[in-house]
Amino acid sequence: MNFEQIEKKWQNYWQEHKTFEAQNGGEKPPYYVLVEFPYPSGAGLHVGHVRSYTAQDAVARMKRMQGYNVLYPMGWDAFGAPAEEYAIKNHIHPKDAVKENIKTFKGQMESLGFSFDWSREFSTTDPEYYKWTQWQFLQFYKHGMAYKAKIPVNWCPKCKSVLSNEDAAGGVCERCGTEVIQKEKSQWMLKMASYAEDLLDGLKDTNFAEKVKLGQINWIGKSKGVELDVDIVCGGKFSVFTTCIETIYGITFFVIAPDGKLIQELMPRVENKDEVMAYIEETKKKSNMDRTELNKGKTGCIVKGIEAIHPITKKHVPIFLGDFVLGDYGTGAVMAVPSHDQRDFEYAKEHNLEMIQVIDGRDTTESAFEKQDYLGVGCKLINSEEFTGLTVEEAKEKITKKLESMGIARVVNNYKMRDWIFSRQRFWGEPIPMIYCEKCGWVPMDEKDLPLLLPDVAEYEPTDDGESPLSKITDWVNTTCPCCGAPAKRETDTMPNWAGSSWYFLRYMDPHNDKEFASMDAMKYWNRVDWYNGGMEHTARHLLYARFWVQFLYNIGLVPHKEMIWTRVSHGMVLGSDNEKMSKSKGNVINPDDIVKEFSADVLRVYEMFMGDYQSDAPWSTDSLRGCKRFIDKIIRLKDKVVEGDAYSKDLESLIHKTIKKVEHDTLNLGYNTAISALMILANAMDEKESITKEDYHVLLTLLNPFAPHITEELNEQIGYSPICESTWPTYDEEKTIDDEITIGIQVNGKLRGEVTVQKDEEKDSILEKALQNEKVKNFIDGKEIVKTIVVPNKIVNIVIKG
RNA sequence: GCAGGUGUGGCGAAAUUGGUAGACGCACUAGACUUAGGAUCUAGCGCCGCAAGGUAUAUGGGUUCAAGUCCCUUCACCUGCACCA
Repeated sequence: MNFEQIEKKWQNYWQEHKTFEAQNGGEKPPYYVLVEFPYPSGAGLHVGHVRSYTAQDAVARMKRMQGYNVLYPMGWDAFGAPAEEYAIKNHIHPKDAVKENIKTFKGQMESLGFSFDWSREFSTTDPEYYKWTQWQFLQFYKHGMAYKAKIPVNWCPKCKSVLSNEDAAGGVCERCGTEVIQKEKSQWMLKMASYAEDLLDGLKDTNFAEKVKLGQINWIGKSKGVELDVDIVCGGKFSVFTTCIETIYGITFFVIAPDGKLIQELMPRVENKDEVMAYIEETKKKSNMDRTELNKGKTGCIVKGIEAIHPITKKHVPIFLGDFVLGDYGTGAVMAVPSHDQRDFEYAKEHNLEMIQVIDGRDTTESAFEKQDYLGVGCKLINSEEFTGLTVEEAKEKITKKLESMGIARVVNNYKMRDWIFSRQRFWGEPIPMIYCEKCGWVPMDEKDLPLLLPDVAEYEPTDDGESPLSKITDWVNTTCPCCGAPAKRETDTMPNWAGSSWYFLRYMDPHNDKEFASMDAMKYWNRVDWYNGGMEHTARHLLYARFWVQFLYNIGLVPHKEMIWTRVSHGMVLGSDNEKMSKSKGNVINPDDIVKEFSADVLRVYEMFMGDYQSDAPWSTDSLRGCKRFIDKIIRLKDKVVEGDAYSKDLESLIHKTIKKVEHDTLNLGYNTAISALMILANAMDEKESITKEDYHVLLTLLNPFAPHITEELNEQIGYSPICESTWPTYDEEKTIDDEITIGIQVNGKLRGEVTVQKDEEKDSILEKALQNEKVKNFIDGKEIVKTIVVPNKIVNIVIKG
């Protein structure tokens, strides 16, 4: 067999017959299968891509055969830093690099026979596409959802580059090892935090996997609590957020964030300025993770000259700086109750501070007695004046009421999710279509002037001050104000990579529309994405950004549903054979091209589906791959056993019906590995026979076709059938999937001692009688007293004996 | 730190509602065929044991006639954490 030739032949057939092109409309019900579009890096297609594309391809191919109008599109998420860095290094335009990479990726995908509708292909870097990304940004702006704010960023003074937290891990630049500093920059923000409640609520209208929903919920991070005002001795006040107001009498100090606004406001009154300033500087070097890690000790310093007044007892309480309090979460200040919060406890130990236990239940000299331990178990308050003796739950409510009536506290929901920082100081992104005019301030571009194209230059040396490389291209920057016509300057920041990927699934529904990003008719026809697959690493952020983007479009009437994605599933990674993430440096990378060349596309596809649980990581094994090659070889050899016959062989009929049922069910429930194993079992059964009918063989090929589309089409053609891709999926008869005789186990005292063959749904008494006559069982029960018998028809017999 | 996930043979893994643990595949062992074998076929294959049998799903406990599955405990590993995509 010449696999390469067969693969080309059928790939050409599909292309010529436009087999996989979806039409907007028609009789068939629509079904939209989506897989995350890749970032076309220089490394080419990864075997991890092959795993998810094959899985979704199997679903798409099966659904087509089942009579659906299937949309299975593919495109390119091609803006971003790697392409830009590559371009700088090689003095070429990133668009040329991207073009090359897309060509490679597309060729690789075609060689694997994915049933993508290539007529809908686009890249986020196409001006026809990013025109609409820019247009949508303008809608955010016009609806008050975009604003500018000063935000600290990681800055490497040597590379003169803004770094991600990842690239700045450990406080040093990943590339050059220079110490990273925090630098304030004015950035565009999208008001995503204001959608927190809607994004939680919208999950009800989705069918996301439970763990995906949890990921979203945790990222949003809602917590209900109380915001409490605290007066400062000699004037002024600040607020703290707490979820444990019941511990208010246990406050012995307050901690405020070194990176927050509050300390800056208080600074003029601080007596130990040098110490405080030094601590703030020190904090700037640490990441949030370093700061909040529990076992690293609690650093900090006292703020001298300023004391707080306890809101109820009116006692004077000291104020400290501590880097475990974050400036951008809650109010940037916390009330410290060392007896009932472990972080406060450690801080108090470190700085020799007082502790007051206010909830009874256990000793607090060694560690804090925290809410997860005292809530819901009836613990009562102590040392809390009029609230002493109340349960924690009662106290929570009554203390809140009292503080509210005093006018110094409010019940609030707090969210971890912050507004979306939408600016990047990069060249290779969608330019933000805003213009700054000395007179008019920030003015949006006229929509009819979109797209705002990136300039066609080949040098983007980094700037000295962290501004976007675009800022140096003066021809491009200088423009006129759309409002007053005076000279003005363009925004030089670009959008994050997440922008283009937040709405691409809508564009596939209507990819060539030059009047709208997608017509309402097209979106109503496809309804929503039925099944979206991507990596686990995207289930929190990308999905949240995309849902926020869509909800906004819905609220301004531009999409038909608030949630445009119905089911979301996530796949595990394909690891190297050493069980490590594949990487060049580890030398464990498998190139799909090599596998296709040596083993064929179908073998690679089948192997990646068979390798393990789809949702878990799985290490690569070339040995296992060979096993799948043997399976395909066996399928080919089976053709020699084929004889005329347009019905299933009698002795295979039941197994065939069972297999149809299982493959269908498993393919729609992420059980690709067990679907393949069911097909192996069927092939083995056929292999044991002298001959099989054409119909036997045809159904095997059809069931395997979604996974191994080339070889199955070829063999199917050789026995004289018309192409599988144009035929219908076989149906099964439920009756025929049920066996008349079943072998069940017999247990004595819960241990398996024998087995017995019984009729389907046989009477309990009759089953028991047979079981008691079983020779092996007799050995165990003879002379013993039978205390109890349990017979579960079609399942098991258990005989309980004594003595 | 916070959040999520995982733990079953030598390996990848199966196991509707609790109901014969290890399907299917890999590796391995023995044999057949063969000029040859990363080909094919036959048999074996969790561990201990000649066998009868015992024992086994990370750890320890619990519920049950019956637990990989339900409840509690301890441990180990993996992933994400907002400018990588």
